[in-house]
Amino acid sequence: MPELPEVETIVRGLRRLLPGRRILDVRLGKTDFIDDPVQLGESLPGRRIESISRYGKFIAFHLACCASNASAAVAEVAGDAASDCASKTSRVHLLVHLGMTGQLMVRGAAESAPPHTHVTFVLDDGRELRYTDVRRFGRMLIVRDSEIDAFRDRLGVEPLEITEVEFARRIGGRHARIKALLLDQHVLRGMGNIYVDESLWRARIHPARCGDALSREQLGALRRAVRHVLETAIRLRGSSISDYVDAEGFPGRFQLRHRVYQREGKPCARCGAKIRRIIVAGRSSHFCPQCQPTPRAPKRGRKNARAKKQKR
DNA sequence: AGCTCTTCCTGAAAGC
DNA sequence: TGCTTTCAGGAAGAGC
Repeated sequence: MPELPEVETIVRGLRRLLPGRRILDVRLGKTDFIDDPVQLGESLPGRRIESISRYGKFIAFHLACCASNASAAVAEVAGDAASDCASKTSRVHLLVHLGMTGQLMVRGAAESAPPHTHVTFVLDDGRELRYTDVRRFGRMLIVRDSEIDAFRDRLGVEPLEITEVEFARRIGGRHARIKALLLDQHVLRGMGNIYVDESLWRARIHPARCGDALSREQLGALRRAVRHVLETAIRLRGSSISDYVDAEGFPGRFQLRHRVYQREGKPCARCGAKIRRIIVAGRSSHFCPQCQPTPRAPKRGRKNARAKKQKR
């Protein structure tokens, strides 16, 4: 399941392979994960890939306009704003979210495409950029140049860039479980189940703790843990659990460093206690019952257990 | 505001 | 052996 480190690894791979290439054609298979398949098919051919970036778990392909100056001028005089994308007189951005099982790979056109290949971008150098997604939990959409900043800003803050003050405000100021907050892409963008569990273990915080119940020290430790876990995972090119491979088809190695994720019943690397798995915020959550103590007020008896939580 | 449940989808694994 | 059921999970939406 691609999260921030996997997506970052894929983006770095794609950056070596794609900028400067022109998209000649788009071939579509199943399209129920594409916001507007017709627009996707019509507005991309002819465009050149300028650059590639990452917004949380989204991969953003920045595509140049492809009209000549003359025809661009004609289109502008015609005031054809509605078909702005299709007329190709301005940049657009192709955004790809890999969901659970999405893969983007650059392959020679002669190589046969794997099953569940739903979008093929034919490139001008005899290769193809292929999107494969078994479960189709991914998403693909075109965003106009005038709307890309707003799209990005609707997402949360990059966890590798967030300041201590901003982290305390976004996490410490919320009365929701820390697990839910870290998974919420409008709070921080890019964290998923693996890296949330690993970060909480490292910071010794139970996943069911509330954001506003954390001390300043704990918030600081959590921010550092998130950074450390993500940076280490990027260095090891992500975690390969089931079918993740990067843009060149290679698996990552961070799964070898997992301390809690999918290690239920195995000993904690710090204290030896057995790792447990519970459901928090609807997600399976792995933690060490000894290093990450259960929050004080259990869900059951919330009658008069609230008065205490003001202190910190 | 935040929680839980449901939906989408498929293949792997468990259960019978 | 072979069929059926369960489960996993990112994100959005409904309902409480």
